[in-house]
Formats: sequence, structure tokens, C-alpha cells
Amino acid sequence: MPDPTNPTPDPSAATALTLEQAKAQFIHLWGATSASWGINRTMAQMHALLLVSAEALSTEDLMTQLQISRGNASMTVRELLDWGLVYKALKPGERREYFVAEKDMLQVTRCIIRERKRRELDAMKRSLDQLAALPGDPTEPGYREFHRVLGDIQQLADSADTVLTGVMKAEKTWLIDKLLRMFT
Amino acid sequence: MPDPTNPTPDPSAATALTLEQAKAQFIHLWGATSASWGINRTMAQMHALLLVSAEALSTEDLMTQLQISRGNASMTVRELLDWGLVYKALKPGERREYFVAEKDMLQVTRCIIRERKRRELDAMKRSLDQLAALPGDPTEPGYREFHRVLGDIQQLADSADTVLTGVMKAEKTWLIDKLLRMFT
DNA sequence: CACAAGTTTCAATAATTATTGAAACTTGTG
DNA sequence: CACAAGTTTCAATAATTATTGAAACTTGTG
Repeated sequence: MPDPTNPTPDPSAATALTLEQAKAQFIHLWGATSASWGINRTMAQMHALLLVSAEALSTEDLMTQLQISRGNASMTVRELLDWGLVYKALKPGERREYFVAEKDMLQVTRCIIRERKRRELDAMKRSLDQLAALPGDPTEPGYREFHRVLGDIQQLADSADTVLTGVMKAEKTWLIDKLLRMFT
Repeated sequence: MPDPTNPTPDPSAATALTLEQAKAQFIHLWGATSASWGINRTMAQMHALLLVSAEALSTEDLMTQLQISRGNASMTVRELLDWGLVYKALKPGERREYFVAEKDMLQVTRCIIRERKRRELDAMKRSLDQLAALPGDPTEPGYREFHRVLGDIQQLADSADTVLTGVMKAEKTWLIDKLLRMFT
């Protein structure tokens, strides 16, 4: 929806980006960053698009703006809903579903920590506990050494768990305050 | 090298895992976990293998124990050296290179944070700064909103940077102490 | 309950990423 | 400096992961 009250670009800003261009760059950047994070590109791009969109978007809008198929758009928006990063926004009198992003970045961080902790850290802890509990032969040479490594890793995982759980529960000001005071 | 002083399995521990089996399970677990972490499976498995090996291993050993090609073994061990997770251990009078893992898990954590921060967080911060600095047209509707989102993300990235840098520098006892006291 | 509007599923396919293995290279030694 | 032992590179290929798009399904409405 280009604003008709501002149709001609300001000549003094010939090299200035339109908002649309800047948003496109942001979407691209967010998508690229996500790759190293184990989150897939489409999901990250869709999140970025919704983050910088003032209005709620429909599946149709997501498809056309990101140039992806209907199936992909549907699956990905569902996943964002699962993560809690995006909400449904039903428009009165409309059949179609619209979506808006959670814009509070601390809240976004919490959602991401919660999901990734659940999928990765918790899963790893379960496997480690299971492995450590298996009966072994303590007289084998190297048995103690192996269990020491295992124990160290478990301890590390527990610390990470405690810290992440704390971050999730913490209040914004308190958190930033404490952490920054601690390390700066 | 199976210990010849302990050739027959203890019958009372018929279901006990041999150390070798337990190690194999750990290697498998570590490899699977890494997948969700953007680290590749072979690298994680090799790291796990070296972590639980009492002696230094050669490229040859890595190849046969992990069932991977020479090329893969060579590339991957180089990458582990780059990350600082593994050291060369030259045996006197031997041409062949041997490798041992850093076994102090806090040190391991530091290496991983350092590398991932460099590749991911620092890269993202650079892109964000660049995007925020681009000239735009402040009269466009939505301009302020867009830059607010950008600013929020930058602030978050800065906080993460500060915290991670702190963790890397911190002493073990101090760190565990502080963090755990803070959140428990 | 038939229809239209919209959504989801999933097998086929495309895109990406990891691995192989043979050839080229390096390095220490007689 | 020729050779042997070992290492690295990289084009070809395999394995994995993401995406498409058409068919099946769902849901609200006259």
C-alpha cells in the first residue's frame, strides 16, 4: 500500500532507500542469519516480514511477498504460531485469517529460548541421563575417565538449563540490569 | 587396545555395556545433538570420539573408527583444530600426526562460544549496523516503526554480545557461582 | 446440505549440504 | 634430489532438507 500523499521521491534524497527496500533488505538479512541457527530460511524471512509489517498479513500476502508456494506459506505460518512468535488476527466479517508478529523483542527472545531449549537442551539431557545410567563394568580401564567426561557434560547442561530458565522468567529491566552490571 | 588382564566378561554383569559400546553410544548422541546446532555430524562425532579417547588418535584411527573417508577425516580434524577444540600431539620419532581433545569442558564451552559468536552474532551485528545507517526518508509512514524494530534488535544483539564476552573471560568458579546464585 | 472460500497434506522434485576418493601436493630422510 | 609416508584439495556424487502444487479436506453461509 504505497501512500498516495507522498508519490514523488524527494530529490535531495536521491540515494535514500524507500522503506520497502529497507524492509526487503532486513528480510534478506534475517533469513541469512537464521541459516546458521538451525531455523529454516523461509521461517526466518516470514518472521522478519511480519515483524516489520504494520498491518496483519494473510497467507495470500505472505505467499506473494515472499514468493513462496501456498503449501510452504501455510506450513511455515503454522510453525511460527507454534513457536508463539506470531498471532492470528481475525478481521471482522472476513473469512480469511490474518497474522501479526509479536513485536516485543524480549518476548520474542523468550519464545525462541523456550522452543530451542525444549528441542535441544532438554533432549540432550535426557539422552545423557540415560547413557550415564546404563550399567557398565567399573573395573574396565578408562571407565572412570569416561564417566568423568559424561558427568562434566551433564553439569554443564544443568548450568545452561538453570540460566536459560532464569532468563525466560526474568523481567526485562531486572534482566538487562543484572546481566550488564555483571559483565561490564 | 583391549586390556588382556580382563579378557572374560563378568557373568554377574551380563547386561552391562562394555566401555566401547558406551563410547559408541556417546559418539552417536553427540553427533545427533549437533545437528540442531548447525555443526555438522562428522565434526561432532569426531569431537566426541577424541573426548572419550584416553590416547591421541591419528587420522588413520579417526577414519577407521568413524568409518569416514580420508578426505573427510582430514578436513574435519583441521576444522576442530581451527576451533581450538583439538590439539596436535606429535609422537617422538613418528611422522604421523596424532590428535587429542581439549578435555576441560569449560574451556570447550569457551571455544564454542568464541567461534559461534564470531561467525553468527558479530556477522549479524555488522549487517544490522549497515542497514540502520542507510539513508532513508523519515517522512515515509512507518519509517519510525521500522527503525524502532531495528533498534530493539540491535540492543538485544549488544546485550547478547556483552554477556557472551563476559562468559568467555570469566573464571570457572566465579561464573558458575554468579550465574547459579542469580537464577536459583 | 451444496457450494465457495480458504487451508492443509504429502508425494514428487528441487536445492542445498556433506562425503568420497583419486590426484596433487608436502615434508622428512637416506 | 628421489623416494616414501603422509596430507590436502576438489570435482563428482550421495545424502539430506526444503519446496512445490495438486488433491483432499474444512468451515461458514445461503
